[in-house]
Amino acid sequence: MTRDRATLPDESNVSTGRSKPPAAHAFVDKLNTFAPLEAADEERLRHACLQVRSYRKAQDLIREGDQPGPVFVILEGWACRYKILPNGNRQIIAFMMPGDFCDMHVGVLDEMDHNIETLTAARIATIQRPEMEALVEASPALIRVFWWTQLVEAAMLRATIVSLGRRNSLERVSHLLCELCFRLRNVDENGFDRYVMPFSQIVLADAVGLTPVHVNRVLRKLRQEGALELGGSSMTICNLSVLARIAGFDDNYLHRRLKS
Amino acid sequence: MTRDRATLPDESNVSTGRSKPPAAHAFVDKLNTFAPLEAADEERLRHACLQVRSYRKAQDLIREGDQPGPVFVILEGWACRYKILPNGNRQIIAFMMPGDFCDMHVGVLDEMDHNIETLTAARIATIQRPEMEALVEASPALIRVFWWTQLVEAAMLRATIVSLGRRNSLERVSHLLCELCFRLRNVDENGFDRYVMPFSQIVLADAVGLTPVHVNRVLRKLRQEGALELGGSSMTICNLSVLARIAGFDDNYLHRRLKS
DNA sequence: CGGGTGGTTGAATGAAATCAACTATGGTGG
DNA sequence: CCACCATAGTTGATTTCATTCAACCACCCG
Repeated sequence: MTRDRATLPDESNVSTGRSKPPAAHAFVDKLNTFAPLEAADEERLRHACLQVRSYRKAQDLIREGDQPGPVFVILEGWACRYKILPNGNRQIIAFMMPGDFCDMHVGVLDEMDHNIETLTAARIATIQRPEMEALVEASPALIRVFWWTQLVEAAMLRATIVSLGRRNSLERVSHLLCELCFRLRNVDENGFDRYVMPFSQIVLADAVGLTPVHVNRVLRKLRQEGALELGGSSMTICNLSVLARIAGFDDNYLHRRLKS
Repeated sequence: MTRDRATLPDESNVSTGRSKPPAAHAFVDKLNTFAPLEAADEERLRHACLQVRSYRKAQDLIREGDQPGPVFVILEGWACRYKILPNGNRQIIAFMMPGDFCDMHVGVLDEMDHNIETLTAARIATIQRPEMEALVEASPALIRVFWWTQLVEAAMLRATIVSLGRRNSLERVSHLLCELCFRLRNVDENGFDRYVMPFSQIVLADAVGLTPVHVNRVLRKLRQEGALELGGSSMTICNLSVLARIAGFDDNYLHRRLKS
């Protein structure tokens, strides 16, 4: 539960979900799934994401107290938002995967109130503030799309609150894994039967507010139910419907359709 | 923990925090605290909030599955967002008090993923979508202000996640009460020494993810510490610093200053 | 080969839930 | 006006779930 800040060598270069061609512009896929973008807007977006940086596993993107920086767009790999409590405990607040925009409008704030770090090796595009403003000025469709992104993010936070507040450990873990699987569908078109989660049980524990020991026991039970497989240092969901049943999962909050 | 949907007669017409003059436009106070608005914008805002409705206690404003409606601006009274789980448990996701805007941009979504209901009798202004768009078109300052509102709302959700995930019952209750007190400061200028919380222990329990019984015990302890007083059907925070110490409260996430 | 990290398991402990009374209060209807 | 009922708060006893503590394993990497 306590954690060290050292940036570890990236021993595992786990790729997301299932490997797909170059996957370089997952975010366009994602945005297209709910509101088709015109070619021009799509091009604008791609163009804005040309400045790419590679990160190792467990590297900070931004830390609490920092001035808000550019908008990040995850191209490959996973990251997470988290906070550390005075006693050293940490709580992971949200996961970010390919196709996710983050901190769309934090520019107006004085400083960050949480940290973001990579969970795997990652390639992440940065869009500077002025460029961002140019984007939204150029296209009302993009404004809508960005709003949608923000709103879904807020909805996921609310769902997390419900989980942490009122679900037991088994439901909690199941619900989180379900959400991650559903989100992978937005950007990963092949094979909806198996989803690999590129993080440790410790990370999972920090996300669901349990101890790693207990998460381990929960996972054992889920494995016995046939919901997932635990291979070495990663877990693979192989039966999403079992998971969904246990969690009582309803994907409405992911808002995969816009108002028609 | 299970709840009934009946709209009770509003026996208690508790007013917020401390009574203040007509309090009719708390939201302007609030927005002004962090980013002074020009007179013209202030007037635009006031004008947009002329359509006001009164609600009784425990009335729904909007329910899960509904089409997103207008933007709500709370003028008097409190409300909350919540979700009900299949087993009947409910989790309160956020509290809303005078000065709060809600659901700024939900217009783009297909349907609501949670409910909102009043916790006390309330007066609430509605701003229709077109009017909202006119507002942001008229003034860039208002856009900024609305973004700020959204960002702070998200930050509060994140803080809630941290609380539910990694704080024990005593810290959790204390942290929530702290947040509510600090938020009251934005809109309630007189007397920062006592804050009355206009909701039952049951409501508090649904917000912090505990049972009413246990919340009761926690409150007893807080009372013994001199942090609050339990009078009849409401509690009054009378020593915020004790509460803040117990919770390890840091108000940075409320972002009461904008980037200068 | 040794050390570090992550995973696994068992046993003891602890925090919060559950169950069950009982009180206080306010509202309602006779 | 009082009897009754519903809701909220309070307290104690018991149970359940998750934590803590303590090993131990497996693996990768230097």
